[in-house]
Formats: sequence, structure tokens, C-alpha cells
Amino acid sequence: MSAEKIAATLETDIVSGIFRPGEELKQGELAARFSVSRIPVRDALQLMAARGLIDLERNRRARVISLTHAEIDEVYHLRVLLETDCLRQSIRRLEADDLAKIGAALAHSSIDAATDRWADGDWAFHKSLYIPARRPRELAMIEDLRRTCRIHIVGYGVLPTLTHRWLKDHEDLVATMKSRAEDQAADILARHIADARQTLLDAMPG
Amino acid sequence: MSAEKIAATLETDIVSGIFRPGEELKQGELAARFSVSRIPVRDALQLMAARGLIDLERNRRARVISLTHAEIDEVYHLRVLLETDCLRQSIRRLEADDLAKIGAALAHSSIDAATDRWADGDWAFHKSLYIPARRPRELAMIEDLRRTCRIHIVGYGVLPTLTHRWLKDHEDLVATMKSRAEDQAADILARHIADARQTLLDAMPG
DNA sequence: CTCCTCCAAAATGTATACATTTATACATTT
DNA sequence: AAATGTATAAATGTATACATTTTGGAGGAG
Repeated sequence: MSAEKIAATLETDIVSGIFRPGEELKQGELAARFSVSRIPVRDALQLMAARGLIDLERNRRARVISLTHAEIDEVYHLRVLLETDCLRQSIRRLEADDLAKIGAALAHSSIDAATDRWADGDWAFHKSLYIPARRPRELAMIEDLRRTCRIHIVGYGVLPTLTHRWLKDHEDLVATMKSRAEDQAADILARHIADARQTLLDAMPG
Repeated sequence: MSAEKIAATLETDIVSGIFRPGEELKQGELAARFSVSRIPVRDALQLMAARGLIDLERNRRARVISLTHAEIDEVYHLRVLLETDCLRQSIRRLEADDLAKIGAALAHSSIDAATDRWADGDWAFHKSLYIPARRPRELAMIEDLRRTCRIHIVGYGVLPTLTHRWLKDHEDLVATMKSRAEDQAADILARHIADARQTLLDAMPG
């Protein structure tokens, strides 16, 4: 098993809440789990650190990220800034089948809504909103920020609280995009993100 | 020599143009240069990849990043978005000695202006503008984006073209910040960044 | 000349062994 | 009982050796 696959497996574990914020990951244990030496495990840990999943310090054990109130706040600020920007650009550049793909992602996400794969469907939907903007780097930054949020949302067990409210927001968003109302769509999205921010911050201790 | 120090040394080499965009870095050569085995070199390369200095692909040699026209364009778009946002927040939260520190950074950068350390002074100045915003994560993202630009600016040899125009922009920016004119300051900054963007794009082949 | 195919050389990936640093438990002191 | 110091165990960092993959050029076909 190579470093990339180990990193991918551990990423799934982290974003699904098997490892929670602050939890330690030991190279030796992981090496045993994946039946490899510690070298590819170390590579995997560095890849995960680059994606913002864990914190690495020299001679210290790897830890799943665990952000403070203030740090989470900043992450949500950045999300509003980048996601509304991407959404506006998307609306300006919408092409023929983009709305169809967005509709399909919405339908698919509402199927997953009852399952434990809700977060995946949610991201797939939002991604479909931002893809028409053709900003791969900005999209990657958004994905990193969302992953950070998701680790904490799942870790603090507030995902069930959020999922109910989200579906309606998503439908509103799609309807508004169809009418090309840029400001209105950005506003709905900003509120949608702010709602999740508040729910998470309320559930956090520090 | 540890991975962190190797990475820091190589970063200096890259941002100062000793290694240019697209240039290959071989683990074995670097190991010999720093008198270590390839293990810490591999760690250093992963750290550098995380900071956006190089591209890494499995079983392939590391390469200094080399962006296309379109990619550079997106990076500059993101810089305007994030840097103007940070500047606005800074102006709102300016405290007693912040303007003094900004003034000192401006003075220091004009001293470096004639030397080959201009880019360092430039970043130190801009950093002093954004620090009052107290957004460490946003600042780190800006630093990454600026590093990406710098690698290409230095690599394509357009740094001398830019430095002359910049000092006046910086002085205007400080004057405008003193009067707390948020919109005007953001506008000067956006134009300042757009100027560099155009100069770099003109110098690039693709 | 240009484009293939193939192969030896070279580069990267990984396992093992050992060095160095950190962490845990326990004894000691306040 | 809480805090400090210390020794032992455990974890991380690195070197060496070997396995796997890529690379770049030689040689031949079109």
C-alpha cells in the first residue's frame, strides 16, 4: 500500500469522525495497520498535513487538527469570501448543461441526505455550483477549508443538526441561479455558510 | 541538517531564482549537497510541495512550479480578493503603533530597493499592512500566493521592471491608510497588484 | 530525418537497523 | 496532595540496502 492510498484511507477515517480533532496518530501503529514500514506512513502523514488534515511537529506525534473558536471563525470568513466569489463567477459563465449537472447533484445529495454520506453529497453539490467558474485553484482552496470545517462538524456531532436546514437552502440557491440573480444567490450562500458557522461554534467548547 | 532546514535553504534558492520554474530537483543530488541521506531530503521536498514551491508526482522527479498564463491569472485574482479583504479589515482594526510599524517597514523596504533583497522588503511591507487584521490563516494563504508569483517574477527576470513603480504605490497606500479611507486604499492595492500581474503575464511565453 | 521499440542506467519507493528525542511512570520533595 | 526530578520505555528521525519505476539514448523501421 503506497503513501497516497494510506493518506486517502486515513483521510476518510478523519472526515468521517473515526479519528476526532486532537487525536494522535502514531507512525508505528499505522505501519502495522497497513502492513508497511514507517517510511510510507511518514510520507502519508506529510501529504495529510499538506491537505490540512493533521498537524505535524518535528519529533512529535501527528495530531488531527483541532481549531479554536477564533480559528474556526476565520475559516468561515474565508469560506464566505471565496465561495461567494466563485459562485458569482459561475453564474456569469454558466453554460448549457451546467444547470443540468447542478440539478443532478442536488437530486443525488437529497438521496444521500438520510445516510451517513450526507457530507459527501453536500460537497458534491457545492462543487457543481463552483465548477462553472473554472477556477481550479480557488476550488481547491475551498475544498481545503470545507474539509477543515467538516472534521470539526463531524467531531462535535453537529452534522445531524445541520442536514435538515440545508436542503431547502440548496433548492433556493439553484432556483436563484437559474434566474442569474448574482447578488441574491451570493446572499443566500453567505447566509447558508453563516448558519453552519453558528451551529458549529455553539457546539464547540473553547 | 534536518528536513526543515533543507527545505528553508532550497526555498531561498527557488525564490531567489537559482532554481527556475520547471527545473528538476533530484533527491540524490540534494542528499549529496547537504551531506545527508535521501530520507530527510524527501521530507524536505514534501514540505516544499505543501508550501507550493514544487510539484511532486509519485515516481517522478520534483519540479519547481511552472504555471501557465491562465493559472497565474487565477493566482492574481485570488491575491486581489484576499489582500484587499485583509487590508480593509486591517484599516478597521488599526491600533496605536500599527501605523508606526508600517512606516518603518516602508522605510526599510526603500533601503532594500536598490539591492537584490527587494522582494523580501516588499513582502515585509505588505505583511505589515495585513498584520493588524489578525487573520493568520488568511495571511498565510496570501504569503503562499505571493511566493508563487515571486518565483515566476524572478524566474522571468521582470523584478527590475517592477521595483521602480512600486515605491510610489506603497507611499500612496500608507497615506490613504492614515486617513482610514478603506475603499480608496483597497482600490490602490488592487491596481498595484493588477500592475504586477500585467507585467508578469507580458513577460511569460505561454 | 522522424518515429518507434527496447534496454541499461539512473532515479524514486520501501524495508530494516540504529540514533536521537520525547513521553510515561515512579520516586522524591515541598 | 501537588509539583518536581529522574529513569525507563516508546516514539520519531536518519542511514543503508534493496526493489521498483522511470528515463534517455541506441538501434532499427518507415
